[in-house]
Amino acid sequence: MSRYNFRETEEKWQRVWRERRLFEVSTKPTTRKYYVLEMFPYPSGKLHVGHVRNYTMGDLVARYRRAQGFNVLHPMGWDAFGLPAENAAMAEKVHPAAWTRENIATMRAQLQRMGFAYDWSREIATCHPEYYRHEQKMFLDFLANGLAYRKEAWVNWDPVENTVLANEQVIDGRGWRSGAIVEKRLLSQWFLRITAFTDELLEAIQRLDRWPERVRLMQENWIGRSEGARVVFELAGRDERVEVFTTRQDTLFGASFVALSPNHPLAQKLAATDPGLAAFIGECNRMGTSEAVIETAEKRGYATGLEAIHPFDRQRRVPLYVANFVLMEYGTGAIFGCPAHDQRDLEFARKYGLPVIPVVLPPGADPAGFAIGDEAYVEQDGTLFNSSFLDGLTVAGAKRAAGERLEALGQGQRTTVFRLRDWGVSRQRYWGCPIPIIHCPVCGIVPVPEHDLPVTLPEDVSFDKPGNPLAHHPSWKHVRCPQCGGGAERETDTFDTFFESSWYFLRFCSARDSHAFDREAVAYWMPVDQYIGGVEHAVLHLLYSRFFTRALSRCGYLDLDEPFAGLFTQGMVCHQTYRSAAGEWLFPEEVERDDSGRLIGPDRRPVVTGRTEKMSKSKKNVVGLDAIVDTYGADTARLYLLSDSPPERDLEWTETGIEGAWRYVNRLWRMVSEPAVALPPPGAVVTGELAPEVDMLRRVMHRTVAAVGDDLDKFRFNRAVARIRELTNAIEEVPPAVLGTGAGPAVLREALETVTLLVGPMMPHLAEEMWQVLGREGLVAEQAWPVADPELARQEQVTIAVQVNGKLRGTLECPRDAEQSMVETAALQLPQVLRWLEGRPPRKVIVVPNRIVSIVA
RNA sequence: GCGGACGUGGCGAAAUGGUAGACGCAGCAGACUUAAAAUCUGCUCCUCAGCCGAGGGUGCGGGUUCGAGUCCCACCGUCCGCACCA
Repeated sequence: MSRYNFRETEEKWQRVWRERRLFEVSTKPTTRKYYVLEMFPYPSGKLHVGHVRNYTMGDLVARYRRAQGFNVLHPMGWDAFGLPAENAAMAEKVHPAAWTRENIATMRAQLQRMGFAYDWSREIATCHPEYYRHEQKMFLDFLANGLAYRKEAWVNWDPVENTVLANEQVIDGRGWRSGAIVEKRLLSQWFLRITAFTDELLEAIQRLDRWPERVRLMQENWIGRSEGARVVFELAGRDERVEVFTTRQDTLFGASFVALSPNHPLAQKLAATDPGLAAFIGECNRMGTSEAVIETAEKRGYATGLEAIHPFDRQRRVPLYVANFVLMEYGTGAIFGCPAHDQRDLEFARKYGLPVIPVVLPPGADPAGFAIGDEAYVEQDGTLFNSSFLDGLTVAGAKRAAGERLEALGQGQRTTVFRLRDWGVSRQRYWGCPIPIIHCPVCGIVPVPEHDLPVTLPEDVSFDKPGNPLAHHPSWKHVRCPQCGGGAERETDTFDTFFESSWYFLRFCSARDSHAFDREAVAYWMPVDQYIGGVEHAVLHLLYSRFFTRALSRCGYLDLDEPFAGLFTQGMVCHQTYRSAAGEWLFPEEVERDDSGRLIGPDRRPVVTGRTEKMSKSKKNVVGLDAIVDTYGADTARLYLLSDSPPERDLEWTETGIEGAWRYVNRLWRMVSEPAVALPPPGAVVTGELAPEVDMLRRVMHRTVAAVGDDLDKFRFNRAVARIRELTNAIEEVPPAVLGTGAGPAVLREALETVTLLVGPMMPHLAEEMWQVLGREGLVAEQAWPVADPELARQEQVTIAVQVNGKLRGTLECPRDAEQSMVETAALQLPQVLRWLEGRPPRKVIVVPNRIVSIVA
């Protein structure tokens, strides 16, 4: 019995595909296009099996759509800028560029060994100046169109590393690498005006009907629209006024304080003459930003001694505080506190002895007896009281009336605010795209002239000192001002790496163009028909890309708003974790079973098994891709990644699972290389009467074709695999004695060729080899997708279930679409049915054609 | 706290409101083999029963329906996202 030689086979067909440049595509305006894209990887080192699940899915889609006749664009590239390269530079003394280059070479080879149908002629790496020069130009165009600007912003500052940290780099209030407590600092940073598109970005989510519902929800929540009002509080005895934002203008008569964020300009101003306040603000800014800190932090305030005048009643005064729980980044950075109807305000009021005035009476409550205890009444259900002209109104009515009154008095206006903030793109990092700006002491901020682009990174940098290597490079930043010719300095910040990934999908449309992209190519290929990636990018990358596409359109690059028509978010690949007796993480291959079946580590001592978690280097629960491809081949790995779990759910990688996939690969191989009966030559036509078993096989085959197509369309890959396995089971269940007679061999050939075509997108190398062994010309990769004949897919004989009082009592074999009355009569004569009816006539009989007969006794 | 998803055999799972457990993993028994591997065959939701069969079963409790894993209500649990958002 021959075993499938995947090593030779996979190399052979990869060579054939490459030599024929099969997957290199060009724009063909007359052909239907299909753009499949998997989120491009960061070249972090070596791939493990968990990394390739989404590429396997993308490749399946690409090959399936090709077979359906689409002109398919399926490119691959590298999101090549980022921190790990700098960390490696520090730890291993390698240059980030060299480290990145080597990783790309390794990972490219790994992807090629998997046999993915990429158009490698379009490969890009974002760290290449030929890529990032275009985004420097884009940035300058954004600047000219008011979509990029510089402002002071509060950032997470790591005082040891001298750099800004992204929110996700702050863990428990400390820098993720230095361990230093992160501070809030005011810094000048570049921002992209994503908020110019807030309404559009929010509204267009509704039309992204091929996106997962939860991603759309996450984006909606992130943009976070809330309707309310800005309300002006004048300060007694001073010229200043405080503007607050509220969604509860209806509760203004319950106001008992006004609070400013510690970073509010007025708070800063007051602190200049109030050392106590200055100290309080300093404390607030040193407080961490992590969830844990926030959750445990107690609400604290500092009474400024000033008083705010109530906008509806100039006689009423409320104290002005600076409070640690008021965010500068949201609304106006100031709030009014209504303790009766907001839990935070209530805690604050109790702590500082402020009055709690209920103004919304819950339905059915007694106005005389209603009081607030430990819990604020936050439901927006009830009627207003204690509220002058708002008394008796509903919450909604009071919001409207209060808003109108504020506007009439000039004390505020109704407005909508969003949680979404502009995108800060400055990073104090070396391994990123330089921001093409020159700071001139005379002319100020001067864009680098277009003919001087790209601004490239200097190669001779040192990572010995903390902070940004670009900033302490001896010469790089010193330049002449393009405007006045005087001495000036380059901007030493680089872009956030989300900048590169916000337009790479456009670059793929014409990857070698001297412009960022060719308009016609983009018009042809975009939008991406099917985008595939992890849900961890549900907000940031996907939102930035949606914004970028709009911003580029506004700057005249494009005529497009949504880049991704279809999105699929795949689940993670998980694996059991192991620790040695000493508590160290162990790689799965370090764990083995001893004679008594216990799991033991390299030290021969028992291993502690932990929970099954996402594969990650830190926990060592990774299975290397090379090892799997060496042992089982790419097709086996691909099959396993597609077959065991629904694609959107997590997949648990197990040794037995991959073994099972390997068995099936060999089974398929044996079916075609040693067929049960001798096959007729290719092209044999099925004619004449078929034996019932053979006829059945043919019908199963057509049904399988229909079902697999449907499953692939709907991303139910695990089901598609199960269907194909059912078909192979059906083939093997026909006794050879029957299969060898009449048209049997021709039907077998038909079935084997069909299986070959169906597994083509999943196991492309095996499919090519099967095709060849079956004596067929050409490549599976060039064959059309099989089409089911509805006549032949139809079931002629159906099994109908018979229920009595809702319980299954028997089944009935009937011809398809049999007369209902006949089915009913037959059902009522079943012995089991007669027994349950006990001679009485049925009260009711329901016949669902071809499905079920339900009898009510 | 807010928002969302999910809960089915020993395990991964499948099931347009219509025979729950397809397909696979694991296990058991058998065949082939000197033996092992590979391969093949059969069995495997639970309880009672020699067999025929009967009863129960999709996290828990109700409801709608001839019929509910699927729809509705309430609860329990797990996971994910956001979160001092005014």
